[in-house]
Amino acid sequence: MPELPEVETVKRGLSPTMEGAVMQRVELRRPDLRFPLPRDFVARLTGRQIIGLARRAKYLLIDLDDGTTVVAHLGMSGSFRIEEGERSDQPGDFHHARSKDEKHDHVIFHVEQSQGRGVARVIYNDPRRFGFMDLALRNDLDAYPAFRELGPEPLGNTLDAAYLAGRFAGKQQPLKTALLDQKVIAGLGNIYVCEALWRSHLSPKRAAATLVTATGRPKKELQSLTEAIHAVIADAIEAGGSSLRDHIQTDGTLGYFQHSFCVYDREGEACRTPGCGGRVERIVQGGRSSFYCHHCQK
DNA sequence: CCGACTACCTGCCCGC
DNA sequence: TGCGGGCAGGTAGTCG
Repeated sequence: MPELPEVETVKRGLSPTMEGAVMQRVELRRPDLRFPLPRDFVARLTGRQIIGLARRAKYLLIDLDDGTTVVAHLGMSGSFRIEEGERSDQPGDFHHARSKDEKHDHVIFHVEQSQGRGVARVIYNDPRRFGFMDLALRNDLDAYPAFRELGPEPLGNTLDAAYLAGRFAGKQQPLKTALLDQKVIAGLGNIYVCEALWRSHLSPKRAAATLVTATGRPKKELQSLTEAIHAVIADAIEAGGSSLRDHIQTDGTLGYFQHSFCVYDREGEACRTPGCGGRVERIVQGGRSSFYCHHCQK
């Protein structure tokens, strides 16, 4: 479930275990995820202390004490879970096939936690293997290829209506694809784009340029969209925080957030805009589903 | 430059 | 009960 709010939730969930911990052993259960891991991945992590965790867009960053940062992306199905204490293999379990979940445990960080809290395993699980991990230099992160062209964070102070007006001016691209473009805003995904458009009563099919005046200034609708983006992300992070324990300890593919979507995956249901009376439709844009209400989103 | 389309991979759900 | 098709939160590449 990894869009920005989910990655932020993962970061917060992992921080207590990982911050200050030492990587005692790194287990690669396969040499690649979506891409091959760096050949020296294990060697460069082993023995390092973790200074802290951070996030950029949908990327989780693990900062190490030698100036290296592990850059991790969860793809579509990636999740982390924590197992505390010594491994306790069940007696008689030796010949058991691994559970189907364990089958997709691809990377395991064995850490010694700070302040004598003992050992833990931080386990990266990713059935579809669209995620990846890489190494970068922390003081040069902006130069990291995936970050070079990333747009601003939705919650940062550089995302405002004037900025979006600049990006949207002259663009015939539909709002849906424009907002999914990580170069425009970093961290929005399919769910929250649908939700933000619904909140601001804008159709996903609307051409981006139509939210900009002839003089290049944001129309009111763009102001409202900007506020909706901010609010939907902030709300989701807040909701994630409250379900954090479950999210980290289960595989996280289902969960809390589902209950808070207003249009995403609600094809055929009544629109939740008060007094609207429309129905949620599903269309395909850029090969991906858009959910919206034809009646109140213009 | 743009948009359209494909690829990557596994699991799940639905209809037959 | 099994099988085929479609679908899934992501990014990156190619092609016209």
